Amino acid sequence: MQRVKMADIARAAGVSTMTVSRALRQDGRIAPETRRKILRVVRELGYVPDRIAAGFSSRRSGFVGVLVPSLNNTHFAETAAGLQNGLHPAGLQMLLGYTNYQKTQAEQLIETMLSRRPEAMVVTYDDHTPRARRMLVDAGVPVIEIWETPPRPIGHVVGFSNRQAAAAMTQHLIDIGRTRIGFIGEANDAGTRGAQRRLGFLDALRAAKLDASRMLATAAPPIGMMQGREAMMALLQQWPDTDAVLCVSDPCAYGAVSACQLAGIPLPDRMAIAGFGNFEISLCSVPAISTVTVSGLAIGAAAASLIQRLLGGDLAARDVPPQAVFVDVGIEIRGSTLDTSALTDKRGPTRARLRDR
Amino acid sequence: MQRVKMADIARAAGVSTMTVSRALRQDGRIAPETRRKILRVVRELGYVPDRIAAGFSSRRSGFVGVLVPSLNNTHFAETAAGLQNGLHPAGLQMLLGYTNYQKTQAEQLIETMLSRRPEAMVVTYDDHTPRARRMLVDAGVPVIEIWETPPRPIGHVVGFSNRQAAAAMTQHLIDIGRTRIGFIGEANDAGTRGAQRRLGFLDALRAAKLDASRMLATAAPPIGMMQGREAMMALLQQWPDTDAVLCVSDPCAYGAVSACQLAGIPLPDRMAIAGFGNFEISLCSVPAISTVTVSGLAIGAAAASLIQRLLGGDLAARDVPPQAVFVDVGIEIRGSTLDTSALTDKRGPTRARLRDR
DNA sequence: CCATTCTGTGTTATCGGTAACATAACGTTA
DNA sequence: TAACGTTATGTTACCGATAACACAGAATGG
Repeated sequence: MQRVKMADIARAAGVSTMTVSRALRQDGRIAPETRRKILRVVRELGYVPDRIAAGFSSRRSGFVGVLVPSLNNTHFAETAAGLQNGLHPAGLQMLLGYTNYQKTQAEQLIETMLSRRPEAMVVTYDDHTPRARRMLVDAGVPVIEIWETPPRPIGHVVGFSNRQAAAAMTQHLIDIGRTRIGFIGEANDAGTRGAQRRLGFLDALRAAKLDASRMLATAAPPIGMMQGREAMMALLQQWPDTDAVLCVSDPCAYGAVSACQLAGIPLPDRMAIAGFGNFEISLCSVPAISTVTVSGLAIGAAAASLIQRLLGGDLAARDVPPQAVFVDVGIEIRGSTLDTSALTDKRGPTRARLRDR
Repeated sequence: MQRVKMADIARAAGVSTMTVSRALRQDGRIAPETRRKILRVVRELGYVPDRIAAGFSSRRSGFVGVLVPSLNNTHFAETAAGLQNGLHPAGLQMLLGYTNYQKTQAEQLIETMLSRRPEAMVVTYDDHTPRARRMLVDAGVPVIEIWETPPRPIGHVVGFSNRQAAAAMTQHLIDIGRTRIGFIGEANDAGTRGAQRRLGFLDALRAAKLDASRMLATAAPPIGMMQGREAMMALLQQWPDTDAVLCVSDPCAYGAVSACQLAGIPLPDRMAIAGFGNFEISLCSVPAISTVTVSGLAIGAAAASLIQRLLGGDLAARDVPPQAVFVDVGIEIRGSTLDTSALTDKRGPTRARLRDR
């Protein structure tokens, strides 16, 4: 049983394949009646055009390669969703791969993806291997790095400064009167977003001339809730007088909250805890956890719209200078970091906007 | 600047393109020395084979289409991870799409994917539209439904019975002496996994001749923590004497736990809460939440290995009778449903295995 | 009323690989 | 040593669509 192909449609409709091709792409000029006839035959025979052959012929694969560290993470899942939403209507399909936070796997995936001749590549910022970087550059297609603003971008950028955002959140902890502030982060975080957040934390502490020694690295990324809990316990043991902690992510922060709950340490009175990423858990935790809000959906959508702009203009597009799109980041203050120093009123959650750059 | 193609390699190495093709695929017999020479040229010129052209020619796209309802869900993220892990080494690439729990979107995505001529399709069980179903059948490639055992399978199946698993968990609630048991589920759940879990809940209650009226439907899937919290509050208002609740998923269950926390209802003494899925939060919650454990990774891996088997045997494979692979499901008992009726010892978490079918 | 543009459609070549078959050089066996 | 199999490589013909060009007939304009 052979699959229906365009030639079959052409024969059945009494036209040439070229006419069928045009009818299906609302491309050139086609007599409305001819198109109707062709579309009817297409429906009757259940014809699905072969995009592989089409791409091969037109030298436009219709693919966009997307690389994320993990799928099991709201941030990247939302980013992928935003990308799919933006790309699908434009006839582009996402080729999604996850690296599991491993550079060698990223390198392999980049090669696999490039062998599909994508029209653009979207990669989550990370220190790529030299070979990976070279492949991306040599691919001759737009490359978009997301989720950070790299010091040495490969091409375009859609992101924000994790460092600045973490510094702003740390400043908030300082503002509510905390002075013995710790940080729970990831081990081996060189070149990652987590490292940028750690640096932002240190920036703020140093600017305030506070002690910056309460740093705890748990495991290699990604770290989860249980790592956050264990780290918090270790931190409490080593520095029992700690009065605030910034965590590299919300799940980690929730783990820290649960550690306090188990240890009978009241939040936010004796301990303030802040996270990063506005995951669902930070809102539903009791108390709710203050967090840095970034929209993965927005990043994905911005990347998708940038891609459309880059691929849209038939020519010249190749030499658009690298764009940098900055997405909004916010500091969401919740119950876990309420100001109890004044001991006046328990204000509800307030919201501060941090404009990036 | 033209991209390097196989003919360039052939010319540079002084052989024919066919020889290059063979050398790159460790296909037929090639003199070791010739291969070495070719591979060297490939490296020097940074050649990346065009899989689109290759697939076009060999009529093997190397794609496997995968459809999940959502990426932002541990279950499906892990499934995708398991699939990628299993497929990548076999030279297959996953084309991932998410439907956002919408049948029309699923239908569109199926068409998009089929236009890439995948060698197999993996779809998360859901009542598909008739057209979607027909397209899948007509595609002439293996179709694998995952995450349930459908009443009327399209082709192969890798899953388990959500209904039986939910019934087993409900039985556990009965076993610890609860009699006024509620269920928090999703609205408009026709044909979904959530509905199967609801039915399993009812099965167990009816078998035990218990009242089965405490049913609450919140919103359309997917429902999250906050919906769980609100539903729990509503349930407490409507049936204040409820002593146990089964939730359609862990995030929802955590929301219910948080509601109790806010309302000052002690767990598990006055209220037992159980979830589904073994999400991270169920382990880290205080108290930890009893849950049904299913490994998305295992389902993805099983599907990948089934695909390899189906595509491996050069011929005959087309007519393998539909396979049904059942994955293990477990009931993990944790602090949220400890048996307090005996009031003897506080046992640590125990683990019961539920063999499916 | 003829030259010119515009419409709608067809023809041909091709995209970059691979399947299938062909072939040359060599070793092996009767 | 002739016949034959083996091994390494080359030749040819596609896979299913589209780009680029060709072209007939209708519409338009001076």
